[in-house]
Amino acid sequence: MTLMARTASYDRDAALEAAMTLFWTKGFHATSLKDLEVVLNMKPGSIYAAFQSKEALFRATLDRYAERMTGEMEALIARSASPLSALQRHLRGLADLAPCDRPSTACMLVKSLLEAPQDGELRTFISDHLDRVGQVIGSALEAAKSEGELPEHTDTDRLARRIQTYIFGLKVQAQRETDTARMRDLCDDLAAEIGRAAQG
Amino acid sequence: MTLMARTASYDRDAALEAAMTLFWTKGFHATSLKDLEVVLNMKPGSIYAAFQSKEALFRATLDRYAERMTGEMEALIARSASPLSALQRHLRGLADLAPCDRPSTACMLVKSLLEAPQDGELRTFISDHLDRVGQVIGSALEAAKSEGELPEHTDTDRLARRIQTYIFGLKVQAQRETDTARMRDLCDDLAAEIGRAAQG
DNA sequence: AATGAACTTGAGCAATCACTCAAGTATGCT
DNA sequence: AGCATACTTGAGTGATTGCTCAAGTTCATT
Repeated sequence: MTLMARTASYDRDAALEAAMTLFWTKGFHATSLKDLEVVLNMKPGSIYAAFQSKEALFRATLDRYAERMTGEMEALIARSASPLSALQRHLRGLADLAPCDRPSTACMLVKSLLEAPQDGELRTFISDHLDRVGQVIGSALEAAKSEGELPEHTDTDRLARRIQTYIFGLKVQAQRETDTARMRDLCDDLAAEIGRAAQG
Repeated sequence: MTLMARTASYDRDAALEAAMTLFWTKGFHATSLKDLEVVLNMKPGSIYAAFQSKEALFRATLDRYAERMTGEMEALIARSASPLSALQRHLRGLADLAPCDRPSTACMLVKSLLEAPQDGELRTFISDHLDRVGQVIGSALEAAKSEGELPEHTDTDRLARRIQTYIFGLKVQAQRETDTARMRDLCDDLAAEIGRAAQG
């Protein structure tokens, strides 16, 4: 029987959210512990007691980000009558990535992937998360196939990889494209590609 | 009349190349001056005499990278009979990005764009370089149009943006995709998209 | 040779980095 | 109330950061 003593004063969920926002905007290397102390409103000792290290905290925020991303995507698919049109809507939605409500229009996972050392363990950690996102897309395509939206011979894994590649590219473009009309056209073009895959 | 004295002992071109390789692989923040001292074989004083600061050196390597990238692309287009198929070949070539001869399969400009502060001047510096690459693609498409490879009504700027988005996405995928066959399929798929644009 | 401009050197600057730990404080349990 | 336990605190760790500069070295010119 453990003896509970002083209760933690910080809100773990809020802290992770704040850390995620910071890492997402500034990147891992450019984020200092001083920065984290401010947004977490915690002293270094507490930070290291709660999360084991800067990198461990970073990974926790990546977990959070990935879970949210897949969650939103799954919700969008579940909400929609057609899995295929849900994916198209997701692509078109990338045109509306407001720079205000989100910390960055870039994908935190992609950003982190490119920043992480090429051969490090962190790299595979991030890549695994991206795989999981890809699997969400893949299972949506499987559902689309069984609903007759896609031809029976469709290679859903391959198509999923293509769609994820579109998302990667679009989110990079969103980082620099200021013209919203052009961004919308671009998203529409790539969304249309998915529709074309439905034909054959 | 200036009086030349001691001649510089370092090879500026080789130094820039080495710095580019380092920045490209590790990224700006993860590259320390100690790292640069080693690969440039220069002491801090010389580095700061030759290049004004770490960031100035970084920018110089970005110039070098961008010039090389556009140069290679223009050469590929010039070498080819058809501008459109040159672009397709470029996309398919992304499947063969060997991790050995190049420092990174990722695009240094994209990597740097995502690492740079959102509102900083460096960001626009990098984005301008990416614009220039986009213009190379755009003028290739213009050439394709005047040669009858593309319909007269084709919006070449828009198509150029789409192709560049493909390149962005593919180079991110190349960072994590180990299966060469799947990577090849992916590149083929996106190259085929360009061909489809030629129809209508 | 002697001169002086151009370049190299490397010790060392203040600042910051990620991180630690002993001391202090608050809380649940008896 | 009093103890034990967990959590918070923040000054301080050594290492490293980007960068400077006075002293030394090399070379074209005289």
